Amino acid sequence: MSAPRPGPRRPDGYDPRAFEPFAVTVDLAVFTVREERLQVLLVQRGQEPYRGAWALPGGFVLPRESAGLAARRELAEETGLSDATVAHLHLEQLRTYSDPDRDPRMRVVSVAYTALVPDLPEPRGGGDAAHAQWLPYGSYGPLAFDHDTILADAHERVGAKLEYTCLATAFCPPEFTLGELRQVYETVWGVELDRPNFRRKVLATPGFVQAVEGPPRLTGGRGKPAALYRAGQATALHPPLLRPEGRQK
Amino acid sequence: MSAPRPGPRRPDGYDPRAFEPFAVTVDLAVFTVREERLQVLLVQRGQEPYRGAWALPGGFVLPRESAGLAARRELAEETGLSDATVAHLHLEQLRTYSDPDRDPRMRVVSVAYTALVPDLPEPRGGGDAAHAQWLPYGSYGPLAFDHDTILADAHERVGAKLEYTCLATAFCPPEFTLGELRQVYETVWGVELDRPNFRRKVLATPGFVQAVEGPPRLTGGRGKPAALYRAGQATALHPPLLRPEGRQK
DNA sequence: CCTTTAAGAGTCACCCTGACTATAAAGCTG
DNA sequence: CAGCTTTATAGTCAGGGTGACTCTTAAAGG
Repeated sequence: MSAPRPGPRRPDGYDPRAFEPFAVTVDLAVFTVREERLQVLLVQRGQEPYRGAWALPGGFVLPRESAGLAARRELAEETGLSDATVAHLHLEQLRTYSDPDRDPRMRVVSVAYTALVPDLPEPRGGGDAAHAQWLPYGSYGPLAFDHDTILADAHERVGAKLEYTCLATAFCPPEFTLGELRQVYETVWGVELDRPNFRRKVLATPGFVQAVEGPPRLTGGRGKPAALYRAGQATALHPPLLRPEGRQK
Repeated sequence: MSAPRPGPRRPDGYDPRAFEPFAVTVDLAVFTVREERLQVLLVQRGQEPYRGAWALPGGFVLPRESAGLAARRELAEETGLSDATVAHLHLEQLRTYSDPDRDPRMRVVSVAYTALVPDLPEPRGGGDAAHAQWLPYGSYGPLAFDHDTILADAHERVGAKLEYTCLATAFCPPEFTLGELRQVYETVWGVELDRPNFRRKVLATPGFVQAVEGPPRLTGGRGKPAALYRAGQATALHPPLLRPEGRQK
């Protein structure tokens, strides 16, 4: 609990001689729902350590950047999407990982971010991370560094936030059906939800979704065509939509 | 969204020449409930910038420390409590603040932590922060740096976590009455709760509190003596104890 | 001794929810 | 084309949790 101190201590805690330089990076846990599965954006490492292993996309925070800006910049680079598109994606700070040994080469403190994106076209790898790609959550070996921990934390956070926020719409395209929205919950939580009850709950929450005018067409698949909705302006979900515990999907 | 890059970019994002050194600190938002008010532990700055202003306690992360360890060490130093006592306090990472201009002297990235402590004896200021003291939340001028933002974020987080976790017991001494526990909710949320309903809810949640054997004595004040309880082993609160919106306290 | 204060027991109605049934409208299959 | 499957949507019903409220008990204070 008491470590050696490199310099004289000042009451305000900012002795310029006391600080040790750290590298600061961002790591991205980018989720989407594709083909009825929760998928994660990963890059394959080209060099040691962890050569060949999958890792979260990320990179250094630049001198005049906040971590949030760095995260959005990296997201644009790794997905190959335009800055304008990326600007509208949901990006949220997860937490910071600072174990002294988390990177064997040097002292790196990493601020992790979680991004939720709709089913986008295949990532293009904008020049720099040509091998970034979607993998189903959990369908890979151990990730590099502490990225398994980060990804598990991110998954838990996303699952929890679905309960008490309207975040699920961030996984959906601009216009979506209630079936697609329900699919998000079922995929992230790994459970099956009762269709009528889910519908009743979502429509009873003011501002969660808003109906789109026009014919209730669409749905490439079979079944009765569903009405289209847009995301509402609400962010919180009162009362929450609690995750059922029992039945696995 | 695209900033100049200091060196050649490598696919794995770890070009050793690319990183810029940052100072990494921790800031502590330490809350307690004293005298029916929510109070925060603050230190008065002794030098520029923000000389004389109140600031959150904190300090540098040392070379072989994680941010969490640094936070707990600083908490022990600022409160003057023993390491053993501090080891049991609730300490939780809030988020990281990394605006390039948040400290006018140098590039400092700060990992903020929230601590919840029971009504402890007056902080002693263990040598180093002799002027750390409790102030009622909001009863001070603008804090130094971005600490107003950090503190507001921390307050919001604590209020939200009371809803769906058993965290309120962290504000209480080892043995407490349901009235004291209710006081925590009322103080943090700034609302008044119905006594019987609160009692029913808490006792109906398995593992939230556990009754202490013995006579139902105690309570220095007037009124019928209350039974004592200890914190249970549960951490989550299902279903949540939702914060009422209407009536102010 | 009466008032005040707070703990604790209990009631009641409403709302949300889970479970379930039924109908409509599409695609698929033979 | 007929029937089956699939999905959307409407509706019912019972149980649990909660808000609002009343009442009793047990202390302290004037």
